[in-house]
Amino acid sequence: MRIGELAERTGTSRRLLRYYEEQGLITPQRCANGYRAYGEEFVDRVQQIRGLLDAGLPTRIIREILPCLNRPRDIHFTDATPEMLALLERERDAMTRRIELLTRNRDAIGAYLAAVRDR
Amino acid sequence: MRIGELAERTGTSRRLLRYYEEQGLITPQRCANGYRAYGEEFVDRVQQIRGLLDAGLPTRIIREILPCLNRPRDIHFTDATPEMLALLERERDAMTRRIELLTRNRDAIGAYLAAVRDR
DNA sequence: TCGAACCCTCACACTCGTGTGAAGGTAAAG
DNA sequence: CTTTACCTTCACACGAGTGTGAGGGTTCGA
Repeated sequence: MRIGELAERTGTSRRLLRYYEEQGLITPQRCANGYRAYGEEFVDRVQQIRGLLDAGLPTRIIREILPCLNRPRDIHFTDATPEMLALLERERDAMTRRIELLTRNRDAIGAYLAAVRDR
Repeated sequence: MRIGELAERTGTSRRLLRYYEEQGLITPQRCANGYRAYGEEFVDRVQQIRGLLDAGLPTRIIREILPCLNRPRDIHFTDATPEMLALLERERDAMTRRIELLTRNRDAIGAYLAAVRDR
C-alpha cells in the first residue's frame, strides 16, 4: 500500500503520515523507487496513534509505549521498565479523568440542545 | 478576586487566564490600578472553558457557544441560531466519538497493565 | 509520446494552547 | 524604607498539526 491509499483508509493526510514517520511513530518499508510501502497493519497502527494523540499523549510518550501496545496478543513485557509502567498508569488515570470531563461537557451541550428542542 | 487567586482556584496559570481574556472568552473588570478583578462566577466559567478546550473545541467556537451555555438555568434561547444549533450537534457528536476512542485506548492501556501485573 | 496522477524531499509559515522571562508598577508588611 | 509578593504588558519559543509550494522523479493509460 502506498501513502495515498493509507491516507484515504485512515482518514489522515499524506502530510501527516510523513510527519508521524518523521516523529518515529511509524517506519514503512521503501520500494526500490523510494516510495513508502505500508502493510495492512499500518491502518490499525495509525488509528491507534491518532487515538493516543487525541488522548493528549505527546508523540514522545507514544513512541515509547507503542512497542508495548502494538502486538495485541504477544505483549512485550521485556521493555516495560518500572518507570514505563508508572507512566502508563498515570496516563491511564489522566485519560479516565479526561473521559469524565468530556462526558460532562457533552451532556451539558446535549441538555442544552434538548431544552431548545422542547421549547 | 485577583488573577492569582482565580488561577489557584481553577488550577490554571495566570498566563492562561490572560490568554482566555485575549481570546474574548472572559472579560474581567479592572481595578483603578489596572489589576484584573474577577467575580465568583469566573471560577465556574473558567472550568467550563477548560472542559470545552479539553474536548477539542477551539477558542473560536467556545467564544460562540459560551453565551448559550453560561447561565445554567436561564438558558439563552435568543441567540441560538439554527447554524449554532447545528454546530453544537456536530460538536456533541464529535465529543461522543472522542469519548469512545479515548475509552478504547484507555482500556487497551489498562489491559496491558493488567497483563503485566498477572505475569 | 504525452499528460495525469501518483510519489519524493525540503522548507517556510501559520494556528492553538502553553510556558517562560524581561522590565516595570503597586501594595502591604517587616 | 526596603523587601516581598503581587500585578501589568510584551515578546520569544515550543509541540502538534497542517497547508502550500518548489523542484523533481515514476507509472500508466490514451
